Amino acid sequence: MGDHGARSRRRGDELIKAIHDAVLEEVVEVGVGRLTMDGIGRRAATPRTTLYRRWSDPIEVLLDALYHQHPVEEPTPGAGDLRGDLVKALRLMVDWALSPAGRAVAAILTDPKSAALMSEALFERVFANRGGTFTRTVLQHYADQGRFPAELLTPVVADIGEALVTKRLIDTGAPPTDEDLAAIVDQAILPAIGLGSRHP
Amino acid sequence: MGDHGARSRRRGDELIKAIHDAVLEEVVEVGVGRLTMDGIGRRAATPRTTLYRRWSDPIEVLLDALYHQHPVEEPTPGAGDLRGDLVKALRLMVDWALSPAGRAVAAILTDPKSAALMSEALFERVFANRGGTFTRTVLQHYADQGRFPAELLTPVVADIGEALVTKRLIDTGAPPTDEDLAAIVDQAILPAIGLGSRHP
DNA sequence: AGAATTAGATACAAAACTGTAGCTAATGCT
DNA sequence: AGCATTAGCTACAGTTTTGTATCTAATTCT
Repeated sequence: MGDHGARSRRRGDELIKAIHDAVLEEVVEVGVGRLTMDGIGRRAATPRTTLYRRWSDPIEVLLDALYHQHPVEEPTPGAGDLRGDLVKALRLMVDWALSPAGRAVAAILTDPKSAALMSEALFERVFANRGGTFTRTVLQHYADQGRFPAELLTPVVADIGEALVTKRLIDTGAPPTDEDLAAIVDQAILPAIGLGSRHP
Repeated sequence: MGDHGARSRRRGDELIKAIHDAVLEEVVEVGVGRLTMDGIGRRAATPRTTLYRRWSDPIEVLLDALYHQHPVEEPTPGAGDLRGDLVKALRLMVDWALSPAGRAVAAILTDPKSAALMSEALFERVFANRGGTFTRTVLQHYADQGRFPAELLTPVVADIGEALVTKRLIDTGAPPTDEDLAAIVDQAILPAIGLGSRHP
């Protein structure tokens, strides 16, 4: 027989996974506004017609891909090392932000069309779990243990670490080193919860 | 005569200003990736051909518009009211971020194509002066006056306010109230420079 | 083995955008 | 008043993207 295809034909979840991966790569490369069914299809090595069977436009594909991303690893506070745990939490956040999914989320947030289409459900999934939970988890743990006054753990304080990491990523583009993250912890987070720069 | 035009014909700076305004409105509405010469021209009520006489593609128009924006108002530290001056500085920042120019900058930063074309000069102009200077100016002023130890005014500390405002704008989309800004000052900035939540 | 799904390959007409060209006429300058 | 500049208008061919339709054939299910 012809054997012109060589690779076996993908179906169902396998194919969908390939398309999801493709759209995330594509958006990082060309931006949300220049996403096309054609471009996604080309990258996933599938014809456009296959895409139209499931989604009605490129942004739907993108939002669907994000919705089905694996959840990010949660920070797990360790053996009493508040400072170290905070640095680790921020490191997790950096890893996510630099992943295709993280970059795609950044692109979506500043794109009028996709931002408008972003469902409540996706926003929850992407945000409540990623945007601001990394250090909050750790801080809550140690506040519960009485390491610092729980009333100091306000929404503002819970956001300090993520906010500074985000700003640094925007400003420099380069991934922060562990020293950078430690500086954020020592100079901004710990003072806000009443622990001086010397870590106990 | 025909009088079919009614409005007098625009030339030079007047026309360019109209085009700059148009591209900023357009990018807020459709996003960077969907900018077109056609769309900009339509909004500025000028034919595409006029645009091509000066710029080679929509992103050039956008970058040029940003380059010619009026600089943002600088915070001017007042009569010893550190806390109040910080709130005012953040208010200035919010105003800028919500302006067409501010939104356009956000859009550009997450767009691969335009980010690549952003010149050193424009980056300086847009960033060094806007991205992170609002609270730094105020803090520097009071550090010089000895109101707090100057060595606490690190790059991280100078970014806290802007970072938290940015995150809030991203998360909620809504403009922060003065109370929100005060919370940022009291709970994050002041502790970082060694001044407890009670303002002196 | 046979039936039902569903991916892959074309093809195609409609729309949008591009870049260029050529003409007309309003504006500013001397 | 006359000249140079430049905005506004129209046209057009080429490209990209869009949706849809149609057919073939690989895979899965019973």
